[in-house]
Amino acid sequence: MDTTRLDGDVCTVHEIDPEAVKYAKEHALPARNIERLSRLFSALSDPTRLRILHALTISKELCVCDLAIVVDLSVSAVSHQLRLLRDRDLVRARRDGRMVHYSLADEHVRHLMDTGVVHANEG
Amino acid sequence: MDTTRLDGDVCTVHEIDPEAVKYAKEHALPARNIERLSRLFSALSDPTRLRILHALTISKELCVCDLAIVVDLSVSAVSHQLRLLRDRDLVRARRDGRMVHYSLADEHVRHLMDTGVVHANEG
DNA sequence: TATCCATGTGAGCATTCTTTCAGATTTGGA
DNA sequence: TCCAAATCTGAAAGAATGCTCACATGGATA
Repeated sequence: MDTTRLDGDVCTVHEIDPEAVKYAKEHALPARNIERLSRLFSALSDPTRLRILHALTISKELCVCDLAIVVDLSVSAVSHQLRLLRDRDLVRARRDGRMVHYSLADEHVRHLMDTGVVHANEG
Repeated sequence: MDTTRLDGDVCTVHEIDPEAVKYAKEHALPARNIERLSRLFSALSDPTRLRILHALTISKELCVCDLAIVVDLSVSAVSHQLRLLRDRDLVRARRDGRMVHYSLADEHVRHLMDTGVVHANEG
């Protein structure tokens, strides 16, 4: 694994603070963790999905149709987003007849949103 | 503000659970909060930015050039991302001569990342 | 079986994002 | 002043994203 880039847009000679660079490189998160983190935060980065998740934090369970009404979007749009949230393990689906009820997968999601809210409302 | 959509892709008749829908709508987060949350998580949703932020959690301060080496991308790419992180108040810049040292804006960022890591590594 | 209804899915379009490239800006020093 | 170094910036290409539309699927009921 090479550490220096070949093209000309990088520090011309070498690092400014080799110690810090070395330390940061050695303690960097593994690619897989970065990937997981990225996918998690990506799932939380869309207004529609945030509204869906928030609705599920206050109403324990909601079907696709009701969620569509709450967020005021087409059922199809909501279904697409729910699939993404399901794939990322943020929500869980419970089938009941021809309806599917969605709920938060676990308390981590709620905690993440709460933490985010705290940060976002301090600027 | 009307609550029912006019096109044909929504629940044909009316809500399945009107109580839950009403409750979720009344307690929905204001648009401004959703917007802020979305922008915050968006900032955390990109692998490059996550690696930059993580580097800053372990090395208190790093200049653009060193950050570029750590994440193995062009200085320009890193500079673009740093601008975004600065605009979103996730990092802070300190000028020192012709160099600019970046650091985390506050402890919230670290906490958010930690929370994310915990969640992401439990699947 | 036939039909309806809630949900799931694929294609397509418009928009946004991330990076590269080329060049501008700012600072320090000869 | 003049140049080099570190950073910033705008434009543009390629990828990714979110929605709509049309249709498929699966379960309930007649």
